[in-house]
Amino acid sequence: MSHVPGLIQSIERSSAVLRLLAAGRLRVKEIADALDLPKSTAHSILRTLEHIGFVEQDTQSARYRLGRGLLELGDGGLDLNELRGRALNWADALAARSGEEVRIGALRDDRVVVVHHVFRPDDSMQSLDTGRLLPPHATALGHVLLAYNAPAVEVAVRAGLEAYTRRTLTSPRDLARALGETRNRGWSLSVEEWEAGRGGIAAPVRSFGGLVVGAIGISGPVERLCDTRRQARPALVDHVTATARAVTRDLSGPRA
Amino acid sequence: MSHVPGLIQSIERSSAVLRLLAAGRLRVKEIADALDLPKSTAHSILRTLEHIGFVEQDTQSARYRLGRGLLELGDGGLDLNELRGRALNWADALAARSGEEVRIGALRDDRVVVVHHVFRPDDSMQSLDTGRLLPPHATALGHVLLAYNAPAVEVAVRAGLEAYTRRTLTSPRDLARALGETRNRGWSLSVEEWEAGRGGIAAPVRSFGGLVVGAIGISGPVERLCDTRRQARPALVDHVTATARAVTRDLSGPRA
DNA sequence: CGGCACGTGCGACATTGTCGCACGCTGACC
DNA sequence: GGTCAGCGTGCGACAATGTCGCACGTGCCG
Repeated sequence: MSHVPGLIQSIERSSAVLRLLAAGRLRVKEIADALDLPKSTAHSILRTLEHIGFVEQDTQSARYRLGRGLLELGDGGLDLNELRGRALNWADALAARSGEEVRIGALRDDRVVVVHHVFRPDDSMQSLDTGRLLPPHATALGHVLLAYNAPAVEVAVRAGLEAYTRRTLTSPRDLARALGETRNRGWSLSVEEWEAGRGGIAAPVRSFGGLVVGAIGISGPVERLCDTRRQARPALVDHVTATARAVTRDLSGPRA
Repeated sequence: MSHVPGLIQSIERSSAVLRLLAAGRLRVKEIADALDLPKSTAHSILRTLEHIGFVEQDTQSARYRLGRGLLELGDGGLDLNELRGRALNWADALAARSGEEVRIGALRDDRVVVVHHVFRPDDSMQSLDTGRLLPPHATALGHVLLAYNAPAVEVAVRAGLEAYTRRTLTSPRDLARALGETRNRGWSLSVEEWEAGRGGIAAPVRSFGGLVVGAIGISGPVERLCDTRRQARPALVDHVTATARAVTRDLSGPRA
């Protein structure tokens, strides 16, 4: 079939599927016939579109229809409950392995909202942070979330980069450089930007297609997170990034 | 990156792009960074999404935003003016080569609307059909449009398959079989289903991803369209299908 | 006026999507 | 109630396809 080179065939086809489904509920065969595709190919496209929530399948008639994900494009996107649900188990394991407290965060408006919090194993003198709002520019979680979300950076900068300690990044340029490093490494390190003597290590949690929807990280005294040269301890970084990948896999896996 | 096998990567990625753009206008670089993709890949996805109308590019800032095509999923889709515009030149050439009158049609509600009409070269005693509504189940144009649009078939059947001649297909089963043949061949032949002594040959005009958006065909006396065994003359079929492919290519090409 | 960073395009490679085939299953017709 | 046709689904091999590195031209900022 005539196909314009330089354009991605499967995306064109999926848009055709969506336009077809806009007209009404259809069976796999009908879609395949309408687009002159083998059943397998049409089914593969439908499976993918279903996975990302753009189409849904009627459990009774086996017909496909447009999904809620299309409408949510105007809204927020993934809801936070799902993120928390998927991350629960992994967060406990991370706390056990790293020996530090664990937080899971997501971006809401211009703040980092803590959707889950696990205490440090051997220390019960901590306050539950779940639901609390943190400043994106001064925390490891925030750095990760900002690094993969350009509009949020603008908002944060316009809101003013408030200084909490001497090391808080208050200049837009410093912040941009830190976010660039974060992207390059795939994880963030924040040292005494929020509270003196404390720091954090965090990594991104991704959804379909690599979209960053949250962050997971540990926090604790600088001397436990870093070596004498203020570099993050590799073992801890590995634990954090491995956990983030695990949650990502979980999130991209079986649909709720 | 962790990627679930059996699902189509590029579609997942494009949905991530759309979700990102839902948050605000973004530059290519920002999207690439957010999804950890090379600029080229992000640009390729964006180019495709722009082509199908799901995203648009701000001519000034070069930023990308969500396009109107997403909203039009609820509407009709391609508007008929564009179809007519693209088909104009080709229709004249088809009339010249085939020596018959040419019609271009599209489906509106449960009827075939004639969006363009070219008279037969050597015969001026004809009425202009542009804008007229034809029955889908009794015309070559209609057969093509129904063959690739299952919901429309249901509607047509429910509306009742009115008989215009002795050969009109009035049984849902006969109609379904005729549509199946049409799909297999890629073109339709209608003989005396609408007017005695006359018939038509038509082929589908497709848009992005193979979606059928219209049909183009010729009509005339049966003895000129068919041989003695009432089979369509191959030369005429070639002219019609070649023209349909040309319009398809034109439609998938430069965006208005 | 120089330098940087961005959007864009091309080409080669290797990954990826496509397609043919087969399995169970449901529903219809006899 | 039995049989058969048609559907949705899944797997595997192949080749077409999407991806990625690189380079060009351009506009903005310094």
